[in-house]
Amino acid sequence: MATTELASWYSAHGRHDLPWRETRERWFVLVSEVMLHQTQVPRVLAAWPDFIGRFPTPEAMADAGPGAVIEAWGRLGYPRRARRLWESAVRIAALGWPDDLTELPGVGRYTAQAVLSQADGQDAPAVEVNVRRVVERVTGRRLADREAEAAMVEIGAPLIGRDRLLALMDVGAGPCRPREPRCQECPFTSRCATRGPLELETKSRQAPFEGSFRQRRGEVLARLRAGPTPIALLDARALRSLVTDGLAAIDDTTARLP
DNA sequence: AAACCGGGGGC
DNA sequence: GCCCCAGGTTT
Repeated sequence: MATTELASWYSAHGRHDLPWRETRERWFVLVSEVMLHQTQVPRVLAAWPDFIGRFPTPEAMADAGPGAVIEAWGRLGYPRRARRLWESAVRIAALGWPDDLTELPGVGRYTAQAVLSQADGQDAPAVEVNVRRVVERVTGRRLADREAEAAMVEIGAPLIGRDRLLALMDVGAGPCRPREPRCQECPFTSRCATRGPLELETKSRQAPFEGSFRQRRGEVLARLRAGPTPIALLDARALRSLVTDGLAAIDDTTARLP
């Protein structure tokens, strides 16, 4: 089996222009990984340099406070990520990095493995949506989490660790894209079980945004980013939800970032 | 297992 | 209009 096809494909077609791929510092990798959760690469590319420039270390972010981080997060979406990132920074600044990175808020199995493989040179398989799509199409069936990790190791060989993750990720974002894959350009085409999407491949669907509670939450947060606001002007339930998430603070009759 | 988060880009 | 995005947490 020509297993070196992935390596040569990655060398020629991988994304070698992403700034967070140039570092092996845990903090830089963690910030980029969190920012990339459910957020497309072009949007992170536009926001990451300024953000990491402002918070170049966990200490810098911890000292800045949650409101400054939420404000700097801007309109990237899922602002709970910003709050949890600040909480992680506080913990790292005070106690150092935990042995188990999933102890950090907002860090699950994928992110922990992604940081270890990219920053620490460990051979930890990290499966996100792109990798999962590739290995499920190549093997021809849906895979449980640990199965997908094992498949990632087999299919990615002889690449390991960081290169394996980035190469498979780029295959998933390129030729093995969700819709209308370009199998002729894929390094796995000769050994792929499906050469196309699996049946019922995408399973998650989100509720309509217009008129939703999410929309109201977003509007309240946008207002608070502009400055302290009288509570009476804000959607009460949305504001309460933001306070619960640590994204807003209330004193007397005014709401503001925490 | 499914819902939730919340903003945008591609087609 | 629908689908998707380098997920994690909560129910």
